[in-house]
Amino acid sequence: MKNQALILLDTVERLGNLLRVGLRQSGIAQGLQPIHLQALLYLSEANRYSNTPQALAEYLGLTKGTVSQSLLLLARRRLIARHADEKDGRVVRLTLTDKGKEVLKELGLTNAWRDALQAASPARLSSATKVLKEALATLQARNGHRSFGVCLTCRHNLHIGPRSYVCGLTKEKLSSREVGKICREHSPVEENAV
Amino acid sequence: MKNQALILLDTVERLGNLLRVGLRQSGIAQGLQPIHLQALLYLSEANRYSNTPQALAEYLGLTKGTVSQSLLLLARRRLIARHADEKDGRVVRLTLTDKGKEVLKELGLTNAWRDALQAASPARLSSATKVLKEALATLQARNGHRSFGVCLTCRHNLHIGPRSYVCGLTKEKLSSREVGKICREHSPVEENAV
DNA sequence: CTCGAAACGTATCGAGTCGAAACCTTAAAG
DNA sequence: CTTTAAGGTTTCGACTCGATACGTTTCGAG
Repeated sequence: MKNQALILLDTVERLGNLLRVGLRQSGIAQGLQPIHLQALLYLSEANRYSNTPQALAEYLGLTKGTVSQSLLLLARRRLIARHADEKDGRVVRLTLTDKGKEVLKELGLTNAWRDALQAASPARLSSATKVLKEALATLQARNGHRSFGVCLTCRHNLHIGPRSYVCGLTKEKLSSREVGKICREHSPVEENAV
Repeated sequence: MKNQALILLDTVERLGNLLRVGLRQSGIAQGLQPIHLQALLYLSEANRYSNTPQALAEYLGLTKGTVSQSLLLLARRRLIARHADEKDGRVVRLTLTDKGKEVLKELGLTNAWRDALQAASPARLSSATKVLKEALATLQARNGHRSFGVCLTCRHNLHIGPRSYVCGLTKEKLSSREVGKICREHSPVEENAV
């Protein structure tokens, strides 16, 4: 009999594969590969500290050279824009163009998933999410990967008042919209209690 | 605030991506791509109805032409063997060579996952698995994909005695070892009751 | 029995991914 | 001011991947 953890692994691998195939299928109309859609999705969620080629490479687990190639294509298609950073001449800031946002919206990548889970109760979804997040955090830590969570779950984030936040790392104020975005410097809060 | 289902989707996508990156990392020493390891893993689990290029293509969600290329490489490296089917001259049977089995064993692909989940209780793992399997089945059905489950969970499988099984589709006897393998013709049993 | 359609597999082509390595520019450190 | 490091780009070769065309074998209809 197979270990319970391995059955879950099989299921997650299968789902991951299916999602990737779905991504490929979705991108065909636009002539985009899965990695391109993943990059667009990331940039639509990345905060101002994390919208760079290097951060994207870390997020995707690829080398910077590889990512540079894919970004070249996205820029050629006018789906993203590149701007030099004002303070640091080495870094490039990546933003979605209106066309890029439009493409993401039209694809509606989450519809099928939402439908597939509409029968499940929120409590069970929440429980499953918790298990997987633990596994994810452990695997990321073990392999030296960053967690790329949102500021709201980051221990650097300081909630100094109603709708008023400050990042303890950069000492900068963050809007209530921005604390829901993904950050490269994210470090999860310790959760010793269950 | 984000939908609970979407948070789970994010987590699964992230995990799927991480597993893929891990697969890539694992294969580097052997000069193998993720898809090669996936093919080897599939063949190590496929039953006698499912060890063909066509079945593998359906399992991976790729075209047969693409899979044919990857199989060429695996055969060149002597990780798989191809044999013509005795009854049907069109089909090719794929089997892992001893070297292929050895490579899989040495990689130990499941160790990290097992460690990451050792703290979780079997009950919670089981609950999470159930949610994800429902989502997987729904997505597969919706996209016209096969489920590729094991005979033990297939409605064609007949348990006619202690350690004695027959596939209702092919009318052939199956060993108790074989009913734990993956089948292309798998069709899940109906589960109306929870 | 023969002809045609369907199924399984292979070969070829072009666009793109991907890591490795070399390289450039800017920033930081001494 | 020199060295070192960091962010990005470029180039190279092996490989993926879909599309398409092709060859073989099987099966069914007349």
